[in-house]
Amino acid sequence: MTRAWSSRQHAANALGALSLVVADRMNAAVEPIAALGPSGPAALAALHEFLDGGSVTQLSSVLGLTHSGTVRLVDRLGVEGLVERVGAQDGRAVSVVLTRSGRRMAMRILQAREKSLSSALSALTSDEVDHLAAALDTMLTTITLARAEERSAHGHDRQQPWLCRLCDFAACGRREGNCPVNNAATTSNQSS
Amino acid sequence: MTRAWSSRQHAANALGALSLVVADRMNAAVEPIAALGPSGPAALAALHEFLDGGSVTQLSSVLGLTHSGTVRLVDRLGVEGLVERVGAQDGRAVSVVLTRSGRRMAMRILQAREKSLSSALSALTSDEVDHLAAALDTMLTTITLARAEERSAHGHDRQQPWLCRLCDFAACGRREGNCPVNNAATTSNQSS
DNA sequence: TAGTTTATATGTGTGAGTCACACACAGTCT
DNA sequence: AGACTGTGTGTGACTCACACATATAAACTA
Repeated sequence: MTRAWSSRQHAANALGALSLVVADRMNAAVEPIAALGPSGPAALAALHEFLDGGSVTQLSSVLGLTHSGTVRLVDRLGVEGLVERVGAQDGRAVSVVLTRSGRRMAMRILQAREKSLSSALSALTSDEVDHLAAALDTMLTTITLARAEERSAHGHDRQQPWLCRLCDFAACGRREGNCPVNNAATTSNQSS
Repeated sequence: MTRAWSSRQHAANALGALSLVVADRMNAAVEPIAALGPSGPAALAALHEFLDGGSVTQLSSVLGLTHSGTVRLVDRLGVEGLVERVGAQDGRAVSVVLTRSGRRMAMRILQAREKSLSSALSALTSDEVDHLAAALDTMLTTITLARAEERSAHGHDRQQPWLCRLCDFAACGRREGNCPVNNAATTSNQSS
């Protein structure tokens, strides 16, 4: 009993350590590709994956930034020639659209992310990877549900950044219904 | 073959997503405890766990900050009454020491971290947790070795923040030799 | 005693945010 | 049609946690 508890504790601690390093390394791999701020890569990835032509507001809620912060970010991206603002059907809205080089950079970002991630898995056998993937999916489901609960409980005062920022939708298998986050979110409530 | 590849890719993507959320949630759980900056909690945890009475320089290398940045951080912590500067034997050095309330806050931080982490594991069975822990340890070993290599290759120009910041040494089992990071670091080279 | 190294501290600047506000357009209600 | 409210974007002023360059002080070296 006490044995099981301490083993869970060790797992929790290792999970914390690993998450921190992996996230650090991901950001470190991804940030210097462009000299944008911390949320720059996430913005490009989001636009590339599913938000191309989206509004500034949509982008802000994906990134967990203020609206004005997102405006500044889009300004920076625009100066670098990575995105363009084009008028939307809605007269007040603005469509943020990736340029050619913006899209190329987004792909480079996803590629760098994938490289940094798969290097962490390199020492695992196929079986171990499969077990790990199952556990990761379970945890992602747990967390997605917990977030949905927090959001409805705590009111919307606390703005949560998007869970899947930087995700590669092809790899996650969203189309095929293999994305645990998407599944948990849709069965429980709405989009994450 | 292509099957195995795509499964590895899915695992990598899920690992990225999970790491990001877990790290986010950890920081979110830990930051509001004190109104310190991003590196405040890590500083307190490090001091509490193994660096009490350490110098500003040591702290700076643990946190991956500049020296001056660390000086300002210690200033902030001092104003809040969480740490004190006392003179060391070495006349130019300064010993950064936790106060009573600083130590209490460090413990609250570790506690909040543990809570946020173990909630992610809640849906896993004991067996799954054990398998997961093994995989996590393997990955931590891989990454630790990779970091050591990068460091010796790339020169010391790139300052790496400490891998185990926010770790709970009791939970990780460093004393008993169960900490993969410590083991990998010591067998390969030096401290992480 | 002078010169170098190591450690801390300070002045100045910057980049990415926030907050408060202003403006533009859209849909609705008399 | 005109007024009212909600939604979306942009701007000015400010904050805050850093980095960079430099100053100062103590310790080692010769």
